[in-house]
Amino acid sequence: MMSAETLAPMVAKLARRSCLDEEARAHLLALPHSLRKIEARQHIVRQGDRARHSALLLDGFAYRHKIVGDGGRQIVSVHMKGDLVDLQNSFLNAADHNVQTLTDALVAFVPRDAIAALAAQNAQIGMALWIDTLVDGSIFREWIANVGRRDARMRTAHILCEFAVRLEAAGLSQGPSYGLPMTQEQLADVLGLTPIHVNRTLKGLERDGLIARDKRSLRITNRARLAAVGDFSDQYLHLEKQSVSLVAAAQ
Amino acid sequence: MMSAETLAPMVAKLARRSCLDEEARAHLLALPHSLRKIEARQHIVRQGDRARHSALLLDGFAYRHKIVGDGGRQIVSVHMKGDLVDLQNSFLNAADHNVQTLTDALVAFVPRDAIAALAAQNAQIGMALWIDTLVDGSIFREWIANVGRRDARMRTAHILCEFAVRLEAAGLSQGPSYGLPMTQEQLADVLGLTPIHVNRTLKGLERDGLIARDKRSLRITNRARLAAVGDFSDQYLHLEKQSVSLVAAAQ
DNA sequence: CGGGGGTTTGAGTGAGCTCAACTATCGTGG
DNA sequence: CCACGATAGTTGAGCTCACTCAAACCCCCG
Repeated sequence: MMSAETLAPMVAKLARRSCLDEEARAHLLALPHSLRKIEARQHIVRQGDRARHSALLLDGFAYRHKIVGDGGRQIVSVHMKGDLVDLQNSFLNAADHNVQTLTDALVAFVPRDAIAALAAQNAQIGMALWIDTLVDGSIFREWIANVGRRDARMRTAHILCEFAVRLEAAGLSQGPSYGLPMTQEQLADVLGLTPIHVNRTLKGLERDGLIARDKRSLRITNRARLAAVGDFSDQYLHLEKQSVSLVAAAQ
Repeated sequence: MMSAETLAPMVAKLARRSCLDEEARAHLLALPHSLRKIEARQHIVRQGDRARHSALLLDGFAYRHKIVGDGGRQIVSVHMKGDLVDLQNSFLNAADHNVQTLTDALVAFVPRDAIAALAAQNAQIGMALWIDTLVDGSIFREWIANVGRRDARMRTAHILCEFAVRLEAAGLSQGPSYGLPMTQEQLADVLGLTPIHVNRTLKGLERDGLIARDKRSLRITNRARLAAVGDFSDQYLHLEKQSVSLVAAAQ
């Protein structure tokens, strides 16, 4: 249940952006947790929950979404291996949105207080978690701009580029093709469009040779042009290592 | 330049959501900083900047925005007294968006490393800053849903409610009326609409007796109905005190 | 009293929506 | 192995919400 390496994907993700020495890594790997295999389409957190645990996604895909007054659903983020999917829901009093699996998934539930204690005690870990939250915010901002100010074609191209880059960064892409584990309806809820319009938009991108589709898997055939169409730059993903000095912190 | 109480609005804001004892408050107030008065419509941070300082808004209003490929602008957040307007831009390598004043403003620039050091050294402060970032994220998510899945009328009503609640929380509202220091064009860039449509939408809300307008000041005449129209609940603002236990942290 | 930023109004257009039907794919049980 | 149902994707036709373009209008300020 708690083998030494279970949480490795999460550590790997944090270590991509922040400096974590051996001690910090060991502490993270030693976090108490319970593992659960969760089937596709199941809820991990429901809006209003007062969770005492944070969910870490160790394998599979998940997404977070909100339901608005007239029944519409908006997906606000999509998560993959290694992601901390609901720090916010456990550190803020009540969950302000839902978290649900997209595919079968392996999830570790870590007591919130254990994370808080570790962050307080080890500056590298505190900073790494904070930076992870900041990057989350950066992606949210890009999505606001995407949904607010780009038309359907740009918007779709943009999100496809984002997924491609993030899958690569997470070491999940096998070549240029990736199986996006999402239905067109779910993609529509990411993009703030209707599934019908997403369908037509994807066909448009395919007709123009930017992507190829086969059943439910999708391949980007012209990355540069897709990025141009989608006004995509990976800057907002902050993939490189961040250079916050913690030397001063040791004062 | 660095009187003991200059940074008080920021401390007040953090203390609204997190527990800060006297020591923590004193540390925060003692942060080194330089003050600048900045006129309306001036940039505080430009996309791409590599800032070594974080901006704290001590007085006035500011907003963050992104420019998309075809020239459109999307405002991703609006800030008021006490807000930490660009932690992200200074802790992540390069600014992924712009920060600009809406009105004349008083801004304190605090060296990033001083904040990092303080967060590392004092667990309450580290947690308070992290929670502030998490709440930021929560608001971003709501905006994604707002822009993605609500029509113009709901969307506008929703944002007007958010502003009213946040102004109150910041102690800035004098009665039920508030002067929104924003042009309809800026509001349009918040909402992902055109200024013309914002104008018509506001008139619609006014006609229905939900708001009243006089010149550039705006008054909510029926808060309950406006909230209903805008599908607004203040849950996502997480205004109450968060209850993360740091006792364990002292272990 | 003239100019400029912001607001208001009108008329026509179009991107993306709704409704509805049809097709393809896949898993399951007979 | 086929029939069936369920889920997802595709296509067409018509509509509407929000956009564009264009022209006042208003108010503040110099």
